[in-house]
Amino acid sequence: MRHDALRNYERVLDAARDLFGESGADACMEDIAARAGVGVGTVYRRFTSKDALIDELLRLAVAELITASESALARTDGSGLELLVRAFGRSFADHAHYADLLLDRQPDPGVTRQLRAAMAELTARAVAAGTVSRSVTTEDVIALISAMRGLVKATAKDAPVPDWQRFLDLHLAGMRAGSTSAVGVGGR
Amino acid sequence: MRHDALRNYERVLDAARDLFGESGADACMEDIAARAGVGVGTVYRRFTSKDALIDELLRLAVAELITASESALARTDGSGLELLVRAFGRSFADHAHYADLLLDRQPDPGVTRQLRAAMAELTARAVAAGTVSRSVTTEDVIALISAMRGLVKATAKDAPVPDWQRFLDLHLAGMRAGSTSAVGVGGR
DNA sequence: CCAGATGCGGAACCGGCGTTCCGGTTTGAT
DNA sequence: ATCAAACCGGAACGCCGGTTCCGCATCTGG
Repeated sequence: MRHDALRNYERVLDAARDLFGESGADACMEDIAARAGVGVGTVYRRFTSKDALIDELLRLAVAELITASESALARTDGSGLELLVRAFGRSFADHAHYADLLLDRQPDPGVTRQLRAAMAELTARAVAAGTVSRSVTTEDVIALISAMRGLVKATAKDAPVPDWQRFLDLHLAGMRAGSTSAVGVGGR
Repeated sequence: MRHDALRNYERVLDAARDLFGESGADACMEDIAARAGVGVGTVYRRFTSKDALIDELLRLAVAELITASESALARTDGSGLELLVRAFGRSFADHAHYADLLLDRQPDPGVTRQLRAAMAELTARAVAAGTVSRSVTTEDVIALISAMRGLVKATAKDAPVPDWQRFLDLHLAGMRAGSTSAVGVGGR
């Protein structure tokens, strides 16, 4: 791949992030190309289709999460879970403007399985370490992550402040308290 | 309005909910008309445009929430807040499949103000009644509602079970515990 | 500096969708 | 039963956006 080609490749990716963020999935290829300062033909040489372009954005975003899950697993005490959950929050915030687009497609099933397994392991460790209540399940953690997504999306428009952190603190308090207070115990 | 016209009006609304749920904003008017068992012309006689059709769906969904907020305000003890929050959860679940479509536009600002005011009042009452910790703000409640939206959306696809209720219980536990445990106190 | 390869731009094509329009049909009051 | 008003269906129009194609420009190894 030639040097200028690589340069354009990255410009297209950036432009796509911008425009998908502004207009959602309705952003059109011509506009993306224009924003990147190239012609549409150039975009199509790197990405088979509009779908492929979006898939690439998803792949890149998910790769960061994989990395985060690995460094969370490196911790042997119970703190890895919170680390990973915060990494999700940060990722959502980073890609807030166009995250819907990505979440509406499902990533590589292998990757999904890997992240899910990491969360299960980290949850088990957190429970064992007493960082969260015994009644907390992997599903609860997944629910929390999904919920943070909704929050970040809703506040991304008008609030530049990461409200999700306060929200997360509050929810974690609930997870800790769960052991003593009367939280519904039946999983699912 | 003739009787058959009213019948068709409602059929179109139902069909729109179905198709927007299946295909999102990409659902096309022709398909909606077909699902409703009418011609496109009929759809356009009732709704100026596709946008107007979506706006009507939004108006109807929000109307239910207004009603819920009123009956929540009717309670004089601190229980109204939880009631309203649960009403939001139920509404999201009811309209889960096409809720994105609605949330991406802003409803009548007057309505937004009314709901916000109701939440502020209910939060104040809940704090006064000790139902939630002193540190809980109206913003926290709004954040919770936004978060539930994300959760319902994520689970609507594969889980018919209302996971959001368990999630809500957990978060409410955190809100109650907030007074004693060290939850960040600075608002926003 | 040259040649071949690689990359580029944007006009043109095509399918799809929102919207309009009008001739025929249904309704319901008299 | 009759008629005017209201309503209906779906073909046709115009626009928009994804994708393709090909002649030209730009890079790089020798």
